[in-house]
Amino acid sequence: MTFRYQEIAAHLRDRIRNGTYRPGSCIPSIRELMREFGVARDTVRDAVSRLAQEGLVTPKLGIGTVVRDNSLVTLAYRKDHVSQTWAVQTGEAEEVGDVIVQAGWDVADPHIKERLGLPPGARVVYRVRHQRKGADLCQIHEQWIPEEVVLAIRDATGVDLSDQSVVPPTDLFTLMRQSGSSPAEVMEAIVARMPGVEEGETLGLPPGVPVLITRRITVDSQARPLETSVFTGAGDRTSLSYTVPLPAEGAA
Amino acid sequence: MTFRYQEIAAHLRDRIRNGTYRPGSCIPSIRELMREFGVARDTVRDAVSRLAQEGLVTPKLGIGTVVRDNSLVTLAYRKDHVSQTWAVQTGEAEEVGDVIVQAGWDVADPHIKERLGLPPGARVVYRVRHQRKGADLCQIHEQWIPEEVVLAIRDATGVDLSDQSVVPPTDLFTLMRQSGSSPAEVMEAIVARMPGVEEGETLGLPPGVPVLITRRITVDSQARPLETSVFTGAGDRTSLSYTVPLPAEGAA
DNA sequence: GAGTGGTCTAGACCACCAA
DNA sequence: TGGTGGTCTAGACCACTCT
Repeated sequence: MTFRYQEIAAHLRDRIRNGTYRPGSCIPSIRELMREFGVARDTVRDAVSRLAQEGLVTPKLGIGTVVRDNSLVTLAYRKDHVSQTWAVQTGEAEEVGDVIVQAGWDVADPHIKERLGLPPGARVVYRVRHQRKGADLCQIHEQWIPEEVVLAIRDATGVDLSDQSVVPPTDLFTLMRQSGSSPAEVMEAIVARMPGVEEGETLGLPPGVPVLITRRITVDSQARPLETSVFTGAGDRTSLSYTVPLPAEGAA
Repeated sequence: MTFRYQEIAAHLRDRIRNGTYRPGSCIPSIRELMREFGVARDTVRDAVSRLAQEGLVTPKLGIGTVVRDNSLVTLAYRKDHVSQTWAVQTGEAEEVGDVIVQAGWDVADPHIKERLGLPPGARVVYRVRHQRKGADLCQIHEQWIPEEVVLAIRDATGVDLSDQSVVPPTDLFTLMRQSGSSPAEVMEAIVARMPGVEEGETLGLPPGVPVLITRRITVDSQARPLETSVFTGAGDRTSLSYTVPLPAEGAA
C-alpha cells in the first residue's frame, strides 16, 4: 500500500539527502512538481507538508519551499555541571541576550505551590526571561521564587527581584548564597512535545519543530525548595547538556 | 486574516480543553463536522490535521479521531543521580522490558570514534537495546563500547558483550568496575526533533509526537571514554530527569 | 453493510514577494 | 506583473473497523 504522495515525498527526501536540493535553496515549486509527477496540486502539497512536519523543509509564502539546514545539533559536551548550550543552526556564534520581560508578585498556581512546598495562600515572585540568540528568541524562562527567599535577598543585598527594571548584579544563585540560603541541588525533568499555536508564534517556530520543556526545582542542603522554573525552548535551537558524577553503583 | 480551518481548529481545541470531547473518546466524524460548519471535506481535514500535529488528537482509520490523553507528563522528581522515568500515559504502571536486539563487533562511524577518542581503525562493540513499557516500544538504546573495554570485561568476568544471546548478570557499569575501569561521570546532551519515517514506524509514534534524543559519553576518572550511547525515545512517553549537585558558584 | 478516515482530482481565488 | 504557497470546493474511490 504505497501512495503517490508517499512516493513523491520519498523522492524529495532522497534529493535533499543526496544534495540535489541544498540547504537554504528551494525545492521546485508545487506547480513544477505537479508537472514532473503528473499529479494534482493537493497531492504535491500533501507530500511537501509531510516533509515540513519532519522538519526537512519550510514552505515560505511568496518565495518557495526552502530546504532546512538541519546541521549538526550541538555535540559540545561541556564540563559545566549545569549548562545549556545553543546549537549553532547556521552561521557562526551570535550574541546571546537576556531580557526580563516580566517580574512581580503573584499568587502562584496550586501546581507551582506544590513544587515549592508552599501553603495555599503563599505569595511568590514570578519572573519571565527571554533568551535570544542573535535576533531570534530561543528560550522562555519562567521562574517562581518563594516570598521568604525574595525578602531575604532584598534584606541582605538590596536587590528587589519583584522589580522588572532592576538588573541583578549577579546571578540568582549567588544572591541566594549572599542572603543565607545555599542552593545545593537542582532537579530537572525534561519533556518534548509539539508547540501550541501561541507558543509556536512567540518562539517563531517553523512547522515541524517541537519544544523542549525543562522543569527545575532548586533546593538547599535541607531539601527546602528555593526556586522553581520552567524553560521552554525551540527544539531546533536548544540542546541541553548535563554532566553527572556517578554514584557507587549505577545503571547502564 | 483568519481562515475557516483555523476557526474550526480553534473550536475543536476549545471543546477538547473544556472537556466537551473527553480523552479517549472520539470527536465528531469528518462528515458531521462538514455539516456542522458548512464546509468542504478537505477544510475539516485540514483543521483536524493541525490538531493532530499539535498532539491533541490521533485520527484512527475506520474508528474515528480520538482525543489524546495528554495527561501530566511525569513530575516525579527523583533523587536518583542518573534516572530515566517513564511518563504514565494512561492507565497504571506496566511492566518495563529490555531486549537486546543486536550486538556484535563493528567498525564505528568516524563520528562515534571521535566521541570515544579512538583512532580510525579501531573496533567497537555495537549493541542495540529496545526498552518496552507494556506492549509499546518506548526507547531505543544504541551503544558503542571500545574494544579495550570489551576485552577487559571478558577477561575479568567472562561476559562477552559482543554476543547477543548473552544476558549480562549485572549492568554494564558494574561489569566495568569489576574489570578495572571505574566509570566516574556521564555527559549527556539532549535534543528534540520530529521523527523520520522509519523512526516513527519502529517506535509506533502517532503523528505529532517528537522524539527525544540523548547522546551520552561515560568517562572514567582520567576522562577516558568508556562507552557512548544514543537514546531515542518517544517524546510522549519519555521524560528525562536529572539531579545535579551545584558547584561552589553557579549560573541561574 | 454502514461508517470511518485516507487519498486524489481539477478546478478556483487569495495574499505574499520579487523583479 | 508573474510566480509562489495557502485556502477551499465538490465531487470520487479506497481500505479499514465494527456490528
